[in-house]
This record gives sequence, structure tokens and C-alpha cells, in this order.
Amino acid sequence: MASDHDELLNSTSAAILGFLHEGPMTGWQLVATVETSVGPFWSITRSQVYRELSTLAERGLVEQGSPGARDARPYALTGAGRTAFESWAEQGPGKANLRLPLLLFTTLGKHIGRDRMLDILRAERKVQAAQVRTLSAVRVTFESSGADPYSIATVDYGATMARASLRWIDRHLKAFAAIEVNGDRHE
Amino acid sequence: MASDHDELLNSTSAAILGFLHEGPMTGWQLVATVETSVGPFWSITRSQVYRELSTLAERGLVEQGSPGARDARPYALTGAGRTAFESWAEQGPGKANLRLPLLLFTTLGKHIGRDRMLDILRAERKVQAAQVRTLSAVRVTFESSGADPYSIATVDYGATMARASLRWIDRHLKAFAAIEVNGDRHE
DNA sequence: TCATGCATGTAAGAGGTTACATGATTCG
DNA sequence: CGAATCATGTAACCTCTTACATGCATGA
Repeated sequence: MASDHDELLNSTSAAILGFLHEGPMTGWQLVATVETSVGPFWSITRSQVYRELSTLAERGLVEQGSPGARDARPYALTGAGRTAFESWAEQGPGKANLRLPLLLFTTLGKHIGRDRMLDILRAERKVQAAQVRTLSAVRVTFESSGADPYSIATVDYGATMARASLRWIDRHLKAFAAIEVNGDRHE
Repeated sequence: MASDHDELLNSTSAAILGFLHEGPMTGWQLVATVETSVGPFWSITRSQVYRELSTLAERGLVEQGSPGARDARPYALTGAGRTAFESWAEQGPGKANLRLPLLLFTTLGKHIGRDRMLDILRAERKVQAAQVRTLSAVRVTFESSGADPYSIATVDYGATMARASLRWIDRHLKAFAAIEVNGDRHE
């Protein structure tokens, strides 16, 4: 017999339940926590969080604790919430979902023009170089402060990808620079 | 005076206009083209494409050519469409948008359990290793067949990121394996 | 002739973003 | 006292996915 409680969690709800394992949090804190921990690889917005928290509460997966200062409504994970999270996690991480306009531009490079593409790659190079600097520093701090290996891994993922991006950019900056300009722009 | 035609393109419409630079295509062909060229980094669905093609046609940015076999309705880029694409491209690629459940899992590793995380990483390792093999082969083919450097760059992006993922996985498989199991599961 | 691939579309709903609207608390 | 930060929520809208529904053409 299927009840409300059997329905599968969507990934945003699941993420919320996951983070509530750290202790009771307000919607605001959840957003901040997600942003600082998985930041670029997983995001949730305020609207979403408040919406999901209400429905999670209705389903008994979280419960509101005693209100704090400034209208704060901290939510705590319930036993049912823990179970729901576990069965969600049991199914493994789903498919990745990326939307990289830079790659769309790259693929369409012929119609965007070589010089414009070079500018775009150079701009992206700066962004990625800054990422590498920032994240490498954070990783060192995490490592020397004996942080959770999972947090270290997350930060390291960002740094690793940013470094890989740099290599890719440098390789193709050269490749693109070598293209004869005879594209279909100004034709 | 703002008219319909001044409204900014959404990125899906812009992508469609971009790909139509290759020549007139049906909605079906657009989906197939996007899938095989930028595949994992940018995706569009059939429903979206047909919807956007209608509105693009209304706005005069594409126009329907003479119908072909099997009810095929090929759309061609118009001059206005070309201009619209150009001004969209002028603004540069926007922010990347990623949703990587693997990283969500990683961040929440403490609450998922070490052994489960090891399994997950090992599974992901296989996926990424397969990617590296496939994409490296494609890149070689592209390179030796004198393909568009932009297409080569796109494929190479996938291969580069997959290789970086492998390195990341191997590093953290070791790190996680070294964790003492005393997490908050079964507590 | 039958399976596969090409082709178009709609409907409903889930998920996500942006803007609006409000207010308390803390720190300098 | 004023700015920044913490805090909650709604409304409108856009985007995206999934399922449904249909049918022609090609090649084995």
C-alpha cells in the first residue's frame, strides 16, 4: 500500500536530509552550508529550500525545533528522515548533469570566429588559474587542520578540474591560434 | 521601442541558431547533432527543440524550408537569425552550471559510510576509464582526418576531464581506504 | 513484413531562477 | 545610527523532463 511516505525523494530534498546529519539547521544555514561545501558542483536556492523543508516536515522526515532568534526555524532530521536518506543513497549517485556554455561556444567555434574564441579562452584561463590558486590554498589548510577526508576530496576535485582546464586551454589556445582565418564570418 | 525581436535569446534558442549555421536541419537532426557534438556538456530535448523552433520562426529568426520526406520540416537560419546569434555570442559564454551527484555524495561521505563510498568511487572509476578509452580513440580519428579544430577541442575536453577524474579517484580511493571506520552510520 | 530509424508534436508536471517583500540582530 | 548579515517567505516565470500519441520510410 503506497502512502505519501513511500514516495521517492527528489535530489534536492535528499541533499537537505544529508546536510541535516550535521545537526539542526535553518533554511538559510542550509543554503550557506551547501554553498561553501559543494559550491559549484551542487547548488540549491533559498526558494527551493523553504519549499522542500515544508514538504519534508509534512512527511515527517524533518521536524521543526524550538525557534531561535530572528525568526529562525531550525529543522532537525527525524528517524524517518534518516531512513529516507539511506534508501535514497542506496541507489547511488545519479547521472551528472552539466551545462557548459564554454563548450557550446567551442563546438560552434567555426561560427563564432577564431579571434573571438581566443579571447574567450584567454578570459577563461584567468578564471581557472584563480580557481587553482584559491582551491590549492584551501586544500592545504584543510589537510593541515586534519579536516574530514571527504571535504578534502571535494575541494581537491575542484582544484584537479581547474588544473585540467588550464592544460586544455593552453593546448587549444595554440591550436586555434594556428588556424587560418577563412571562417564563415564576414563571408 | 522594444519589439518582440529585441528580446534576448535563451541559451537553448541560441544553441539552435548556432547549429543551424551548418545548414538547414529538422528538429530531429538538431537533437542528434547536438548530442553527438557537445553531448555531455550541453543538451537539448526534442520537446524543447520543437517548441523553440516554433517561436524562432514566429520571430523570423529561422524559416521553414520545403518539407522533405517523412513529414520533415527543415528550418534554415535567416539573416535576422544570424544577427541574433551574433549578439548573443557577443556576451560571451555564461556561467557553467553543474550538478554532480557524485560530489554531493563525496561531501556527505561521512554520513554515507566509508565502504559505500569506496564502492561508488570504484564504479565511477570504470565509467571514467571507459570514457578515456572512447574519447581518446575519437580524438585520434578526428586528428588524422583533419577535422575542425573546434570539434577536436570539444572531444579533447571530455578526454582531459575524464583523465583528471581518474587521477582524483585514485588519490581518494587510497585516502578513504585509510579512514578508520567510526562514522555515524550504525552508531 | 517487421524492426529500426526518422520525424513531429502535446500535456503535465517537476525543478529551478528571479524578483519582490519584510523584518530582526549584531557589530562597528 | 547605519550597514551588513541572518532570516523567512511568496509569486511569477522559465526551463526541462517524461510520458503519451502518431505515422512514414528504409533495409533486412
